[in-house]
Amino acid sequence: MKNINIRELAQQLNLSVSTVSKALNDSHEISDETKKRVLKTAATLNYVPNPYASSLRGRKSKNIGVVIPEVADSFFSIAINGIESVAKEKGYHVLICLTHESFENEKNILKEFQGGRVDGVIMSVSRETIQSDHISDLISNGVPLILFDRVCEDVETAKITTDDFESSYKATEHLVAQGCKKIAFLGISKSLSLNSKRQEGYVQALNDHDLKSGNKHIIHCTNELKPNYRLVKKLLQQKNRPDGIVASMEKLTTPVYTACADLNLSIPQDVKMVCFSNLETASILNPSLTTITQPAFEMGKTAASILFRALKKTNLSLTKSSIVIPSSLMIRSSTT
Amino acid sequence: MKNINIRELAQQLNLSVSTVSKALNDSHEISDETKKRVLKTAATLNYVPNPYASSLRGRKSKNIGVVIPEVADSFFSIAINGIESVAKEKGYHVLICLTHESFENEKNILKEFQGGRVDGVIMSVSRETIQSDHISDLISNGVPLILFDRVCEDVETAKITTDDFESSYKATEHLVAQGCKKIAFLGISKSLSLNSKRQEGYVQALNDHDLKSGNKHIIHCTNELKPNYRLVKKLLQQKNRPDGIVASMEKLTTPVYTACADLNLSIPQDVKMVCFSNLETASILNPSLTTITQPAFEMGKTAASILFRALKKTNLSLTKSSIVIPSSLMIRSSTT
DNA sequence: AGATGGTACGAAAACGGTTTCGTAAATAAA
DNA sequence: TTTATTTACGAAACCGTTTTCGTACCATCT
Repeated sequence: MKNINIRELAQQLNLSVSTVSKALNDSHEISDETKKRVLKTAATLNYVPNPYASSLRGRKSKNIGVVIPEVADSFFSIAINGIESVAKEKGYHVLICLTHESFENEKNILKEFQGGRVDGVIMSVSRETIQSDHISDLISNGVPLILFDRVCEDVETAKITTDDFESSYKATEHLVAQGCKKIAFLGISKSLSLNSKRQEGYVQALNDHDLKSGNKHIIHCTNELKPNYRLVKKLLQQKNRPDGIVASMEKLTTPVYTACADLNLSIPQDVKMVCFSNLETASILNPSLTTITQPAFEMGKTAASILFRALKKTNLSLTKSSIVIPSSLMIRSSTT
Repeated sequence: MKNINIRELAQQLNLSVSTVSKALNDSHEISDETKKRVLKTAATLNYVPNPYASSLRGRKSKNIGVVIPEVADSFFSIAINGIESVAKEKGYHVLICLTHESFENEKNILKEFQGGRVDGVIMSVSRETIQSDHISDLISNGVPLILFDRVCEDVETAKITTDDFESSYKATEHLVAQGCKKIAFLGISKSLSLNSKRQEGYVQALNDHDLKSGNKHIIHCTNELKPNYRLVKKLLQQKNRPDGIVASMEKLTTPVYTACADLNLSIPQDVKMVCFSNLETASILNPSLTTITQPAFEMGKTAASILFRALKKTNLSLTKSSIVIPSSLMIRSSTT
C-alpha cells in the first residue's frame, strides 16, 4: 500500500489535478457532486496530501515552534499542553525544540527557523541567554515570536509572564510571617529577567520588614542536581545559616530536601522553604512543600492564542499584547 | 532582513543555482575555491535553505515522529531526551505528537504520517489502543515505526521494553517479604500488553508465595486524578483492605498517598506501596517512595538508534531488533 | 440575436530546493 | 597528434501541491 499522490488520484477520477485539489480544499469553483466523488475516492485510496508540497507552495508550514530549555520539567510540560490545545484546534502542529539551557543551541534553533520551518514561535529563553539579537533577527525576518515565562525585556514582542515580583514578595513575606529572620534566595541565573524580578521581590519584602539581605544569602544555582546539592549544603553549613529559603526553580526541591536531611536539619522547624514549582507531588512531599504555583497551562494557552492572532493579521502590535497571569501561593507544611 | 533563497544567492555569486546547491552540499563536483566563496556569501547573506523544498525534492523529511500519550510524565519526558540526543546527532528533528491517551487521536496522527511528514516513528500506544491496524498500515506504507514501553505485541517491528513481568514480580515479592498478605494491583488499562505483563508478574509472585489474589484486588485506573482517588479510597475502605499496593503508573502516587492520609492510614505501617515511577521526587516524598525505576533515557536512546539503523538500510529486520532493558527496584520507606 | 454573467473545469506556472545530464576546458594517455 | 578522461560548472527536469488564468457551456438580460 504505497502512498498515492494527487496526480494518481486525479487519474483515477478522470479529472484534472487542479480540480481535485480544489475539491479537496472545498473550493466554490467545484460542484458539490464532484466534491463528493473526489472525497470518496480519496478516502478509499487512502490519499494523504504531502505536507511539504503544500508548505512549499503556500509558503506557510502550519507548524509553530516551541523553544524551551527542558521538557522534563512540570512547568514546561504543562505549558506545552496549553500550547498544543490551541494549536490542535487551529489545525497546526507543534515542533518542540529543546535548548537544554544552552545559548548556542538556542541560537541554532532560531537560525534554522529563518528557513521557514515554522510560521511562528513561542519561546522561553535558556538560562545562559544574555542577549537577544538572535530573537530580534528572527522577528524582523517576519516570523512572529512570543516569549513566555523566561522573557527578554528588550525584545519588542508579546510577553506572557506571571507576576514574578509580587509572588516572590508574597512568598518572602509569608516566610517572615512564619518567623524567619534570615531568608536565602536561590536563583536560576543572574541574566534572566525573570530571576531578577523574583530576586527584587524577595529583597523588597526583606526591606519592607526591616530584614537585611546580605549578599551571602543570594545564590545562583546551576543546572545539575549534584552541584546544586553542594551549593545548598554549603549554604546550610555556614555559621549564619538561613532559616528560610525562597527557591525559584522546581529542580531545587530535591537538593534542598536532601541537604536538610543529610545535615539533620528539620523542615520546617530549622529551615522553612517555599519554591516556585508546578510539581503535582508537592503536596505529598515530606514535608509537603509550600509552592508558588504558576499558571502553566494558562500561560501556554494564552501565548498560543496571541500567536495565532498575530498569524492572522500580521500588522498586529504584539508588544501591546503582553499579559501577566498571577501565580498562587499554596501554603503547605514546609513553611508552617 | 527578508530571507533569501538559493536563486538570489546564486545571482549574488554569479553562479548557477545548481552550482550553489552542490557547493552547499559539499559535492565533489565543485572546486574548493568555489565552495569557500559560496559558504562565505551564504553566511553573510544569512541564507537558510527552505526545509520543505529539500524534503519535497528529496522525499525525506529529516524528521522523526514521536507519538506518546503525555508529555507531563517523567518517563516520557525523559525518554524524549534520550530520543532527542540521538536525533540531534544525526541532524534530525523530533516531532512530538501527543495522543492524550485517546485512540482516535493516535489514529489521526499516524494517518497524517502517511503523507510523508516524518521518515520514521517512535511510539508508545495510548491506554485505549486495543487494535493495531493503524500501526501496521503505516509500516506497510514504508514508514519504519518502533514501539517502546507500551507496545502492541502483534505488530511486527522492533519493540523496546523493560522487564515488566520480572520487575513487577520482584516488587510484589518485596512486598511479601515485608510482610504483606493482601496485595493489590493498580493497573493502567486492561488492553495494554505492558499492563498484562506487570499484572502477570504480580499474580505469579502471589502464587509462588501461596497468596491468593482475589480479583477484587486488581483495579484498572483512569487517566484522571480525582476518579483514581475515588477508586483507591474505595479500595482502602473495604473490610478486607489491602496491606500492600503495586501501582503500575506514576500518576497513581498522589491519589494513593492522599487517600491514605484522608483515611488515616499510615504508609508503610498500614499499607505499603511500590510504584512504577521515574519521579525525581520519589526519594523526598512522605514517606519516600519505593519505585520500579524504568531506564527511560536509555529506552528512548535505544529506540532512536534502532530507528536510524532502519532508516539507513530499509530491508533491516526490525522484528529481531527488539530489546528489553531491565528496570531497577529502588527500595525506600514506603515499603520498609 | 447578441451581450453579459455565472458555473465548472483544465492547463500551466509557481514554490525552492536537488539531481540528472550535458558540455567546455584542461589534463592524461596512446 | 589524437583520443580518452577528469574537472567544474550550467540548463532543465523534478518533487507534489496550490493558484492563476483561460475557456467552454449554459442561462439570463436587453
